[in-house]
Amino acid sequence: MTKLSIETTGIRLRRNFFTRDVLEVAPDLLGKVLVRQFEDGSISRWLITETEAYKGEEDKACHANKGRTPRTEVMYREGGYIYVYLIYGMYWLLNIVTGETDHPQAALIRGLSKITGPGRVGKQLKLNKSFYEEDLITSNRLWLEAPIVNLRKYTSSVRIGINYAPDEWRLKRWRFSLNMSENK
DNA sequence: TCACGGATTCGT
DNA sequence: CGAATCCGTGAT
Repeated sequence: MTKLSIETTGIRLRRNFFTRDVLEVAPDLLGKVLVRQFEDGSISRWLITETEAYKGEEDKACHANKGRTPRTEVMYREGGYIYVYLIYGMYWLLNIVTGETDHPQAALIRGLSKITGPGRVGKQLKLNKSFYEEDLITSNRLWLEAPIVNLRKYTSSVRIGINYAPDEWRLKRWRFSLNMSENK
């Protein structure tokens, strides 16, 4: 018997959840249950509390704005795959690829219940390069489940850490934060 | 082959 | 406010 601190239905999210546009999926990821099975077999669950949308080659803040490269290749796949990359030489940031094939886009997981900050998320989940292109639909070490109660109230704000992007993209309110108090 | 800098965090 | 720490990317 596993004692769960997060209430999950145990039902894994399927492909069609992820193949929608990132501007639909990113806020819809809020309140979903992220599950990690570690090497020793132990399983941890968290609620997703904060996400950001990165959409297309036109989005100057999205890594895919450089086109297809070894790093961005996975973003061109259909939704449901993992895009991880090392930032500042020390943090593996977790992204979930969304949309249809050849529409490069992804949702950055910026926060989970009890874990604030994308760098800390990768650290707690013990992510590394081997998670690049992991399939959330079939993976036995990382996947998403539908919660029993779907929390829906959230706030939109500008994305963090992309001051290099021109205003047109820098000012888009594509950061989505679960509003815990209004969801009680 | 080289230099640059980043979707961050932590300590001073 | 600056260091940590590494590799993808674009230029040479």
